[in-house]
Amino acid sequence: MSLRHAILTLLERAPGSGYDLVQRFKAGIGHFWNASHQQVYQELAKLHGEGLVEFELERQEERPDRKVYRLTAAGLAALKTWFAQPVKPPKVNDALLVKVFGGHLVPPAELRAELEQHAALHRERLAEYRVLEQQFLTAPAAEQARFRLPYLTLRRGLLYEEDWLRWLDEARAVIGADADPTAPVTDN
Amino acid sequence: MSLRHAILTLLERAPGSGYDLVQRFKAGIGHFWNASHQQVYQELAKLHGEGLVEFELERQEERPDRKVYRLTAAGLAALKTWFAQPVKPPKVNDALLVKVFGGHLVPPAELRAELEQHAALHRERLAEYRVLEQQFLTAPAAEQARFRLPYLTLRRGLLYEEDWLRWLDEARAVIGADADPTAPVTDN
DNA sequence: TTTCGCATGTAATGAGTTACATGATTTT
DNA sequence: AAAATCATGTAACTCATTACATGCGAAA
Repeated sequence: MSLRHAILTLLERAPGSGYDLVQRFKAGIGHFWNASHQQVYQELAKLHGEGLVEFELERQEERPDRKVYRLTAAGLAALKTWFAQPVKPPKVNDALLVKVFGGHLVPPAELRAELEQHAALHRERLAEYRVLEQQFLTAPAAEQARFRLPYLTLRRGLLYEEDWLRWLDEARAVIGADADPTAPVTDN
Repeated sequence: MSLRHAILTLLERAPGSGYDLVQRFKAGIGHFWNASHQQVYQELAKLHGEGLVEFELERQEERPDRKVYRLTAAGLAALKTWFAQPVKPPKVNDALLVKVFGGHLVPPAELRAELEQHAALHRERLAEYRVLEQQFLTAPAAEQARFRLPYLTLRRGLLYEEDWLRWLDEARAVIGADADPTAPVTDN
């Protein structure tokens, strides 16, 4: 029941089309909320049906028209109601850790390789977040004030990626230390 | 498509009933995989239908009977096949960060209070994990060898909780520094 | 006497993924 | 010539949550 509130929150900050929202989910707040275009378009249709958002059709030549959504008064009220309710920490389901847990079923070299791939991904994301952080830190004070809270969520993303990399170092040390790396390990 | 593999992984380590598995999800590996009893019982039924697990009925007097599941050869094969495929990092959807992002719509005192509640929860979990860690670190070497990989996943849980607490400190500093804490902030 | 633990399930609903669908413009 | 970007959607399916359902024994 929170995708709708994530959408309302984004629209409160600035109106936008479904496509815009998907971009913001991907680039802007992807470290704490993700939604596919299929989800977004369907949720927008529902929200419109419930009168929580409205849109203006922006006609474009040589490109498909855009429906630019914004909050209605009812939408803002619904959002504030949700903001007043406590939320639960998200449920974590991480397949990589399942693999590590049962890692004796995989040749160590394979496991190491997969951990290395994840490390590369986390390093990549960390680099992106650092660019965004620099943009914030070098912005004029007025801008910084406006982005104080979004910046906090970026900090969460930064710490998260750094933390994963720390753990991946530990994991490499443990799994790398595994016996003879050329020997087969499972009787597969 | 991974709940089944999480279940197979747990059963590979040790046979158990649906109830047992739920306990293990709650206590043992809850920091990286979660499943409710409804999910577990249904998935076990499916896995049984596909011949990946089998069970023995354990009759009990004065208590409901237990179906003790274990992997079949086909189940182990399916698990190994899955282990050979790369996995994606989990999608994160964290409502708390949506709230922080749009935090200007909440009175700062309320936001601070909610962050404090989450901090308490993370401190609690961290304390639990530290107890488990001590159990591991003081166990005989043979035990440590057996739990080398599960311990690594516990380390992930520990770092995760510590990392959240670090961020919550940052957040408290930013949101606590907010103007006059007695003044209303939204025109709700 | 009410709640907790043991032990199993079904049904309805909501959330999320994968696949299908269209069509022009710009970049590689 | 193929792939990516812009822009919107529908349909089928799987995954997850909430609610409903039962029943005994032990502890608070």
